[in-house]
Amino acid sequence: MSSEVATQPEPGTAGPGLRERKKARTRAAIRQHAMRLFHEQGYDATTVEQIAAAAEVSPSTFFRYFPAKEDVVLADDLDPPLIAAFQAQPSELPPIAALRGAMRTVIDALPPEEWAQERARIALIRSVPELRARMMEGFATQLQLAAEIVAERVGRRPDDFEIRVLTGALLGIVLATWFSWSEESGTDYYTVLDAALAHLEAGLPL
Amino acid sequence: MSSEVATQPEPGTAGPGLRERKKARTRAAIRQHAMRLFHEQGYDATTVEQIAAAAEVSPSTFFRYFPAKEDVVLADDLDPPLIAAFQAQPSELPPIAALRGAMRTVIDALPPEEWAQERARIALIRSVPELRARMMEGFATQLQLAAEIVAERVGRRPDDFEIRVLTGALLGIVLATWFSWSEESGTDYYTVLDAALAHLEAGLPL
DNA sequence: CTACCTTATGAGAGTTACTATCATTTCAGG
DNA sequence: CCTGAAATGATAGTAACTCTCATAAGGTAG
Repeated sequence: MSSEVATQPEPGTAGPGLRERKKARTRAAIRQHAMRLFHEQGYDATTVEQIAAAAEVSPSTFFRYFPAKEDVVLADDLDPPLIAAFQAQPSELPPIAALRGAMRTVIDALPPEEWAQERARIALIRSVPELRARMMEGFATQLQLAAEIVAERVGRRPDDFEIRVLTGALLGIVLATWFSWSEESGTDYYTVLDAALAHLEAGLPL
Repeated sequence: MSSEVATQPEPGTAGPGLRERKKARTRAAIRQHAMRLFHEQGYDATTVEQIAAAAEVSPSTFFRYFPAKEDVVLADDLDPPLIAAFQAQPSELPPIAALRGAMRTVIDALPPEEWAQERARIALIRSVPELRARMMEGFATQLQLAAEIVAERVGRRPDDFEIRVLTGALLGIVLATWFSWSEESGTDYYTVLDAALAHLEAGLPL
C-alpha cells in the first residue's frame, strides 16, 4: 500500500481506522434497513431475521451491534451534545433557562436531514408501546444524570432533595410534552417544549 | 338472553358467585406464589412454568390471568381509590394540595398487611429494569388521566397547555421520588412525596 | 512479505415468553 | 338431569434472545 512515512494515517488528527469505519457502516446499515422495514411493515411484524438479512449480516451480528431489537430505534446520539451545550451555557443562568438555551443550540446545529430521521424516530417510539416503555426506562438514569449536572451548576450535591424535585419536574415536563405534542399541530416539538419550560420558570401559574 | 327479574343472584347486595370466588382465589394464588418465587430466586431466574406449577395451574391458565409475566407484579389496585379520594377533596383546594390530601386518605385506609406487600412490590419493580420500563409505560396513560381529573377540578379542558405542563411536572416529581427514595432512610415514601409536592406548591425554590 | 494475534463474524443449538387452537372439564340455570 | 357457556389443559408454533465454537478478516511485529 504505502511506502515509508506512516502506517497509521495521522494518529492525532483523523484516522478512525479501517476497522472502525466498517463497523460504523455496518451499524448504520442495520439501522437504516430496520427503520425502513419498520416503516413498511410495522415494528412488530418485522423480525430481527428480516433486518439482518436486509443488512446482509447474520442475526448473531445484529445482536452484537444492538443488544435488543428495541435498541435499533432507541439508540440516541443527541444526549451528549445536549449535555455539552448545557455546560457551556453562561454560569449565571438559572438551570431551567440554561436548559432552554442548550436545546436551542443543539437544534440549530442539527442538519435537516438528520432532523427528519429524528422525527420519524420519535413518531415510531410514540406509537409502539414496547418502545415507549423502554424509552422511559431511561428515566431513572436520565434523572440521575440531570441531577448531577444541575447540582454542579447550582453548587449543591446531586442527592439534594430540592435538586431531585426540580429535575423530576423538569423531566416530567419533557416527557409530557413529548407525548402530548402532535405532529400535525404545525408548531415544532422543541418550540412547544421551550414554552413549557418557560411556564415552569414562571412557577406554573394557572 | 334473560327473562325478566334477575339472572344474577343478588345483583346489588353480595353473591360474587362460586365461580368468581374460585377465579379470585386462583388469581391470588398465582400472585402469591409468583412473589414468593421472585423473592427466593430473583425475577429473571423464575420462569412462568415454575410459577404455574407452584400455583397448580397450567402455563396456559397463567397467561389467561396475567397477559404477561410482568403483570403479576404490576397489577395495581391502588389507583382507583386514589382517584376517588382526589375527587372527594374539597373543591376549593388547588390541585396539588388536593393530591396531597387524597394520598394521605388512601394511605391511612390501607391495612398494614397490604402495606407490607405494597412495599415489597415497589422494591421489586425498582430493582428489575424490565419492570421499571413497563411501570413507566403507564406514564402516558396516567398523564392523560391526571390531566382529565385536574382539568375537571380547575374547570379547563384536558388538552389545555398549562394543564399538561402542570400534570407533567406532577408525575415527574412522583416518579423522581419513587426512584430516589431509599427504603433505609427511615422516612416512608409517602411522607417524602408529600414534602416534594409541597416544594412544588411553593414554586420549586432553590 | 510472513507470521501472529486480536477481533469481528457466522452457524448451530438451546431457553423462554408468549400465541393459537382444540378437546375436556366445570359450573350455572332451566 | 341437561344444556350452553366459561374455565382449563395440552400441544404446537413463533420469535427474541443467549451461548458456544469454528472461521475469517484486520492490524501488528519480525
